[in-house]
Amino acid sequence: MGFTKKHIFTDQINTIANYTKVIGHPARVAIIQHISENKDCNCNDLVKAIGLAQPTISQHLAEIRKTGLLNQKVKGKNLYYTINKDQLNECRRVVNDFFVKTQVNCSR
Amino acid sequence: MGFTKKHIFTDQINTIANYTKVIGHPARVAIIQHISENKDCNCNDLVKAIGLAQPTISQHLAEIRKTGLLNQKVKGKNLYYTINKDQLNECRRVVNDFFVKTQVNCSR
DNA sequence: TTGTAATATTGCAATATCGCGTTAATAATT
DNA sequence: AATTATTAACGCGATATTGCAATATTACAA
Repeated sequence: MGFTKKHIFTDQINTIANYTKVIGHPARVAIIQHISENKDCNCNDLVKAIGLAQPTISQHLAEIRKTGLLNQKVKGKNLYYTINKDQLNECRRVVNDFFVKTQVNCSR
Repeated sequence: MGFTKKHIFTDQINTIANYTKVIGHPARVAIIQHISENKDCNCNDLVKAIGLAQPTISQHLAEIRKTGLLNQKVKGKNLYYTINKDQLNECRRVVNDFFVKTQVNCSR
């Protein structure tokens, strides 16, 4: 095989897994943190701050973008990233719901 | 390359990524949910409930176990799994801290 | 228009992951 | 002891991911 059998799971479960998978790599955690901590953060800043090559950072950015967690602002020839707060909040809600539900079930 | 360069990240970041990575697969989400919902849940129950082969379920269980999220209870020839509530709480705390910190940073 | 800076894309090698058939290990049952 | 049930471990093919060098693209600047 090699591929994940997503079709056998509910949408709810796949949504949880999709969100957590993005945060499931240290580079992407670092990227999200760095963007949230620094105003006017672009790809180059991330390359310098994190220490991975530019194509690698760019690729991780694309992965994060897929989940809607990033906003882009073009200013001159620079592309500044910010966190999409609404989507981050939605992500947090989904993940937190998973924890709450699991914990409630455990205590019955 | 092919491997994750964990050494260039802080322990804090790696811890976040380790926890979320485990939840970053729908089978593992489903396993955790099913164990939390059903008392006396063993490997076979999960195989039936989820629809993946026994070795696959067993492998995912091992992944989840690595993070300390599972307890095992041997009862006769059966091996019953339960969620380690303390560790689940710790996991929730780590992930939630990440969200809180990111959100706070965004709002400055 | 030529150069330069910033970023995305492509293509690749190395490694990891996913899922499963098979086998091994363990313990209860007969 | 032989059988059965349960689960872990092994080994594999297929696919995905990680990271990077090289290249393309885009937009400004000189």
